Formats: sequence, structure tokens, C-alpha cells
Amino acid sequence: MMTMNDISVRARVSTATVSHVINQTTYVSPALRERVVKAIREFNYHPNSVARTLKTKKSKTVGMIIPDITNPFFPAVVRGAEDVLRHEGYTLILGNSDGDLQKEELYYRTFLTKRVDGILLIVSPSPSLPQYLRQHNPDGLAIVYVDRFHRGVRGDVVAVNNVKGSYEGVSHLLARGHRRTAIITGPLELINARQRLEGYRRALKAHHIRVVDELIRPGNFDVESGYEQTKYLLSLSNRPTAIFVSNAQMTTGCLRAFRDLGVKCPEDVAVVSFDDMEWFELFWPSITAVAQPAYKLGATAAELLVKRFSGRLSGSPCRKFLPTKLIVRESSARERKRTFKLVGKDRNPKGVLR
Amino acid sequence: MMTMNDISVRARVSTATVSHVINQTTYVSPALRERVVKAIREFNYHPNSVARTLKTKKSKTVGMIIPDITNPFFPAVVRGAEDVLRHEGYTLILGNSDGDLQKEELYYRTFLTKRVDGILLIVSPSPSLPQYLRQHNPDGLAIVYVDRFHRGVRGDVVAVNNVKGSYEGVSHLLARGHRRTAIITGPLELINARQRLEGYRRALKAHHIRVVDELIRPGNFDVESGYEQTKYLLSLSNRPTAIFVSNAQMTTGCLRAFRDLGVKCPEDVAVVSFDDMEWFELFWPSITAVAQPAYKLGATAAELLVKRFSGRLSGSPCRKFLPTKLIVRESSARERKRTFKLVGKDRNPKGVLR
DNA sequence: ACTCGCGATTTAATCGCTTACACGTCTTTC
DNA sequence: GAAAGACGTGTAAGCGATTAAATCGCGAGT
Repeated sequence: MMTMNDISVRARVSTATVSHVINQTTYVSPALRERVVKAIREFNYHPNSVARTLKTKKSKTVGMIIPDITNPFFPAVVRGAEDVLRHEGYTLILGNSDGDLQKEELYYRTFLTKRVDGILLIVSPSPSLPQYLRQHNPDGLAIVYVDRFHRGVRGDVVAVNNVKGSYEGVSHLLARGHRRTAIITGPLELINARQRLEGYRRALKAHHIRVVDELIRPGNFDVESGYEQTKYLLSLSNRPTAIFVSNAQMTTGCLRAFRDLGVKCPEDVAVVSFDDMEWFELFWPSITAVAQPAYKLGATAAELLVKRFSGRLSGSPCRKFLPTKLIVRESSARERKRTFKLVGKDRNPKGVLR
Repeated sequence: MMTMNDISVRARVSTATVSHVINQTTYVSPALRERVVKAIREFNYHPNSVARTLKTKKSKTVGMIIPDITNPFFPAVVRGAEDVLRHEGYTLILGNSDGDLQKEELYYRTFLTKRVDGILLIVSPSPSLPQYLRQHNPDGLAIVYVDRFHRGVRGDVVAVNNVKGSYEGVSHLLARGHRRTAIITGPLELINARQRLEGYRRALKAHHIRVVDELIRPGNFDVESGYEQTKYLLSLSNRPTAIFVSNAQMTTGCLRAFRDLGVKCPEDVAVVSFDDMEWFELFWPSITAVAQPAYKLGATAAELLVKRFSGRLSGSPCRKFLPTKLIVRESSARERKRTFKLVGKDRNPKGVLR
């Protein structure tokens, strides 16, 4: 491939001059500039940003670690980040951790090795701050935690106001008379899952309703756990009349369980989902949801990162919590007389996802 | 940040030795190796892959350009690619083109500048092979076209058998008695959109049904165009009894139009979607779809790329077309007596998406 | 004892840029 | 008219690795 030297020879100038016209770092006379530009076009020259990075110690690249691009919540976050990063001249490297600390750390190390300028990190479940994050990370490296973070972490955080969002979603159900409202939580090693549970608790408390352990079901944010936990809840002798589901993946599982068991929503059981999906609105019944500003989450995080790079922001870690929005639809209708009977209705008795 | 030199000093060896233990490129005596490894751990050293790349001319990075990560079809493709790339030691840079040639080219150039080893490209609509792709691209650079490609392009291609998939989807409707079957196409500057239309044509021909121009509606693969074109079709005096929709985004729009107009599916109009979504199965009616092997598309493309890198594959461009799979569900039921009347049923007369 | 050969380790050039500094040239100023 | 700036361009060091070639050490062979 062509190098700057090839250009400098062709344009009969020094490499310094070529560099200066490329980067506009000094005044260069029109004559020389013209020659350089022509040579560049003629040779279809593309500056080697690897060499540039080696010298300047700035890669204009940021790494982003997300659990799984296949979960529709994350693409929106990525897109938000990508848009502002591109606008600021940065490029995005992506890694899927699958919520696995090992993979997460692997990507982190790969990113360090590639000398990214910063990292957008959507962390995996972990009982405490992982060792690799604990040890002092390199000077130039900025980290912004997105959507989730660890207790006691140093670094910027951009997340959603989970407690409030969940509080509103659950309160909405309670206000409609659903005194027996269950929750399917996320993995409680994740702060957002804990916060959503906390919102549930507070809502119950505010309505003077006792928290019943059997109505708090541990999911792990994936479709299958939503399916399983819903089935469990429906098998209770004293069934809930409403379920608050902590994310959209699990809501999908929940709806699948309703279908397999012939449960009518909202007549038999009402549902509110934390996290909205495009198709929730089309569904029958349309699904009431606590919508998250996913795009904005990514965009805000990227903006923070860029501000750190440019020094426009410095000093102690900053934390931003974006508001959610309750979108009331049909699935959360007022409690009615039940038409529901489990016996003999299970069209999928083995509980296999299909 | 630490450099190899710091390590070599600490371990009392040369940088060459450090390099050799890191890359296992030569036998190093256990004693020295041990010292080096210890120093690396002690200093939390991460090799600078930028310098490495400068020297070796291999970045172990591939760039991927997709239209929009927010369209649920693409994340699956990306994930497929990412999984095999990671497995082979490569990292993924991502760019969203929004189906805009300008942005696409911008990313292409950025990738060249970053000296990626290869590019996975999901091209944007273009009347012909874009100039930037036409001119000879650098030696080391491998390109694999994914999902779509331009007529007369040189380079490997991994796509889906669109004609066959579409043929099967449409034939299915015809076999169920829908003689008046419309199609909402994608942007016809995209080969996959043209191929899907071709499948439609062939299916009609095979069933000795005349192709009617007013039943071929130009969409552009996004939700809104699905909505608009469906509304148009429903407004025809002689309405179609079935619609074949060329992608899932437009199917969403189509279903929205059904809802807004109070159209019953499949009683009034049947639907088959090219491209399946997770929620199609849950929907009422569940949506019949031509499922694409999205993950495999990405994975196969990445494998090809890696084979090119390693020289295991060389010579003339290779093309792979993966099979689709028709998943019959409720939305494509047999034609029945219509219950549908447009007049007075439009709950959203302005046609605003909501 | 001396050379030879081989394997382990080091030396130093190199990758393609950026940039501090040096160097001419041309004005400006006293 | 000479000194001093200002300005445009070139020189060359250095970023942190890789790797061909040189060197070193040491036991074997004659």
C-alpha cells in the first residue's frame, strides 16, 4: 500500500509537508498543497492510522462491551453510542459478553491491547466489583458504565432510573386493583434487576400491601426464564392477578406461557413489562410497558466519553440517570372476575419452548 | 503505559526475548520465560497491538458495514460474524450506513485507514456498482458481500436464496387459493428485493396466474412503507386476498395498517412475511414467514473471510446461497368469505404511524 | 587444545506516521 | 544597510513492537 513517503516523493515535498496538508496543522502554500492533494488522489492514498496512533497515542476508537446484540434492547443503545461517536470522529469496536465475566474481561483486555481511547461497558452479573476492573487501569483510558454498574465502582455511569420506573409500573397495576401482583426479577447480581425489585417493593409498601415471597420470582432476563417463572406463578394455588416482568425478553417468555396455558390477558392475568418493544403496541392485547430511553442511554454515554477525551469534563466520576416512561396499553386492565382454569388447558405440558 | 522495553529491563532480557515468550515464536529457556512472565504480570502489561500491526501489517480486525443495527434482522447477522471472528482471534468494528452510499463509503475509507484485514459489507441500494468499490482495492484487503451484492461485483458473496424463498412463500398462498396475491417489494435497487419479486413472479407463473401491476407495490424495507403500501392495497376496489411482504419491518407496518383499518387477518387478508421474527409466533394470528438463516449468514461470511486471510481459500470469488425455510402459521390461512369493509372502519384516517 | 556447530539470546533495522527544531528566504525596522 | 522577525519547508528522532542476522556459550569431535 501507498505510504506518505510515496506521496512526498511524487509531490516533490517532504513527508512533513504531506502530513501538514492532511492534518491542516500548519499553513502550506497553495502550490505545494495542490501538488500533495493531487498525488493523494492519484495514488488513492489512505493514511495509515495505525502509524498515526502509534505516534500520537490516540486511536480515535472506542470499545463497547454489551451482553448480546441479539437482545433488541442493546442495538438501540449501540446505535445511540455509534451515532455520537461517528459524529465526533470515533469508531466503534463491539464485543458480546453473553453476560459472562470471562468473555467480558477478555474483550476488556483486547481493547486495552488495541489501545482504544475509551470503553463503554454494560457489565455482566457479578457478586462484586470484578478484579480486573478493580486494579488501577491505564491513565489515558476512560470508562463509562452503561445501563448497569457495580457497587463501589469508580467511573462514570449512565443508567436509567430503575426504581422509579418499576415503582410506576407496579403502582399502575396496584391502582387498577391488582392487589396480588407478582414480579419476575432479573438476575439479582445485576444492580438494575435489584433496583427494579426495589421499585416493586416500594410500590407495594406505598399501597400498604404485604410483600409475599412466593410472588417474587427469580428470572435472569432471558426468554426462557420468563416462560418458566410465569408457569410457576400460574401453578400457584392462590395465583397472582398481575405480573410485573423485569424486562422485555422475559415478557416474551411470559406471553408464550400464557398462550401455552390458554391464559387470557388481561382478563385472567394482567401484565406490565419493564422495557418496551416495537411490537408490544401491535400485540393483542397490546402490552403496557415501562419504556426505556435506550438510544439516549447510548448517546449520553458516548457524549460523556467524548467529553472526557477532550478534557471538557474532568475530575470525579459523574452519574446520570435517565427517566423512563410508563406506556399504558391493554395488558394492564383492571382486575375482573376470573375466567381462568389451569386444569386441562396446558397445551404444552412439558414446558418446552417452541 | 508499560512497554515491552520496561518488561525487558525488569526481566533482565532483551525485548526480542520478551516478544518471543509472548508470541511463542522461538524456544526460550524456562528460567528466562519465567522472569518475563512474572514481569508482565507484575506490571499488568498489555502488548501494544498498534505497534505490532504497524510492523506485521496484520490488524486482526475486520470491519462490518450494516444498514442499521436497530433492524432486528442485522443483529443476528452481526452476532454470527462476531462469534466466528472472535474464535479466530479477530475483532469487529461496526458501522451503520442507514442504507446511504455516502456513509457506506465513509466507513469503507475509515476501515482502509485503520488497516482492517477484511470487510463484511451489507451494501446500500445503488443503481450500479459504486465507484469506490469499482476501483482496485488494496492487495491485502478481503471483502465479503453479505446478504446483498451488486451486479458484476468482484468478491465473495454470502447471501440467501431469495428467489426460492419467495417462490415458496408465494406458492404457499396460491396453493391455499389466494389467486389475488399482492407483493410489497423492497427497494428494487437492491438485488435481494429484486430476487424476492422474481420469486413472486415465478410462483404466479407456475400457477398460471397473470401478474397484475397494481398488486406489485414498491416498499423500501422500512416499517412506514409497509404501512403505506398496505393501506394502498386495501383501498383498491378489487382488493387482494393475500399480501406477500418482502421483509419483517414492512410486515410490522402491514400489521399496523390492518389494526388501524380493522382488517381481520387472515379472514380478510392473508399475510406471509419474508423474514421471521421471534414474536411472529406469538402474534394473533401467528405470522407465516420465510425464515432466513441470519446468524448463519454472518457466520458463513466470517468463515470465508478468515479462510481468505489464512490462504486456505484463494483464487476466484466464491458465492454461497443459503436456503430459507417456510414456516407456516395462521396468517396464511385459506381464503374465506370476506367480512371486511373499509368504509367507516379507519381508526386512523390520517395514516399517521402510532 | 582447537575448531566446529548448534541452540539460546541479543542487536538493530524497520514499519509509517507526527512534530520539535533547524534552516533558508523574505520583510520589516531602526 | 544590517539585524531581527516572520514565515514556509525540510530534517530527523521517536512511537513500540517484530524479526533477520549477529553473537555468545558450550559441548562434541578430531
